[in-house]
Formats: sequence, C-alpha cells, structure tokens
Amino acid sequence: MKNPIEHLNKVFDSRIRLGIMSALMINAEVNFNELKELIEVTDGNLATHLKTLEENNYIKVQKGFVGRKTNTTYSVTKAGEKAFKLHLEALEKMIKSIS
Amino acid sequence: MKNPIEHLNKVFDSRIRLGIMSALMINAEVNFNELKELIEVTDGNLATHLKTLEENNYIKVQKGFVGRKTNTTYSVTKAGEKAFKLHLEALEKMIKSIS
DNA sequence: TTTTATTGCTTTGTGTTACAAAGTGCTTTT
DNA sequence: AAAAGCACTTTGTAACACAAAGCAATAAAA
Repeated sequence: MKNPIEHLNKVFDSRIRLGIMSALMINAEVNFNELKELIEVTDGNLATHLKTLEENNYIKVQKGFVGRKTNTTYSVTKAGEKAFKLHLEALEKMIKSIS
Repeated sequence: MKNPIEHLNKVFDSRIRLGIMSALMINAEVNFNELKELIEVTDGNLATHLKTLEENNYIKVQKGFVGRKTNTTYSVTKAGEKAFKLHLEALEKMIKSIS
C-alpha cells in the first residue's frame, strides 16, 4: 500500500481555496463579488485566501472598472493551473484506487 | 455557476484524515502502526485524527492481539463509508466540471 | 531479574490557520 | 451631504496541526 496523500498539495487542502481555484479553472476571469457569493464567505476571509493563492503564485489579479465602478478580477496563472491539475490528478488516483 | 465546495465534508478536509479513510476503504482493517508508516505521521498526531474520526462515528476500533502483542485495528463504519463516498462524489463532480 | 522495547495512546506546548466582525479609503450614487 | 459599494486590512478569538515527551501495560532480551 502506498501513501494515498503524498501528492496532494497543501495549499489546496483548504476548501475555500479549492473552491476559488475550481471557479477560476472553469471561468477564465471571476471578480471579487462573484467569488464571494459563489463560495459563500465573508469578504475578509475571501481576501485572505485570495492573498494566499497569490503569494503562492497560483492566481493573478487584474484591477479595472466596470462602467465607473472598480472591479477586481482574478485568474489562474500557468503555475496555478499546473499545480491544481496535479492536485486533481492525485485526488482522482486516490478515488479510483478506492472504487 | 454553482458553489463547487458545498457538498464537501469538513471532516475530510484534513489530508491526514483523508488518508486514513482512504486506507480503511481499501483495506477492511488496518492497524495503528501500519497507518503510522503509511501516512507518515507521528503517533500522537495519528491518534488525534483517529479520535476525531471515531468521534464522528466514521471509524471503529478493535483492540486485540497478534501473538502476544497488543494490536489495535481500525475500520470504517457504515456511516463512515457513506459519508466518505459522498465526499468523493462531490470531489469527482468538481473535477469533472473542470476537465 | 533488571533492563529495554513495543504498542497505543495522552498530555503539553507551540505555532499556524480560519474566520467573523469591524474598520478603512476611495468612489459613486442618491 | 449622506449612504452605499468595492476591495480590501486589521483585530481578536477560536480551532487546528503537529512534534515531542510522557505514560501504562505488557513482552522480550540481557
């Protein structure tokens, strides 16, 4: 038997960061409030997790406007895509070995 | 877009508990030291996570002997199997929606 | 028979993380 | 002028992770 968790990425252990990454993999760009409603977190909490992902170089931030309102969108980086895909592969293998 | 993480089980957010459950789903019974080597945790840490799973009624404990040495084995309960499968299904759906 | 090892914990201590709530600065709408 | 929205930051608290050490019971080794 092999260690079933050795290839999992610790950054993605957090359900909220998992949710953020998942949303950003499906939609190329998602803004702050969309994420907030989707994941159902407080804005402070969301900002913290976004920062963690940013510090790990997994997502990047674009600050812009929609009409005259500020609008911050987030998207995955190449590194983030790679790391997340590896994580999902590790999860898939784990799941397959069970069922 | 739907919340990608709403059906994930918080008990299984922890990589170690995920590993324990995974090991117990594959092997009907696993003992303390096997788990310890497999997951690569200290015994104190392992005991704590096992206790959490036990308190959630997801695993059960059998105390016995191998030869003349004490031997504690762990196995999943019906509830544990159900909860874990639901968690894996939620993960799979998340993965599929991405790739 | 004294010592050492093994098993499966519990306890202790420390550091990290999660999170809500409140506060902030800037802009925009009313 | 006041209220609201956006995207945070700060603060405080509680939960969690983890290693290391301690411990009780038995067993094996010297």
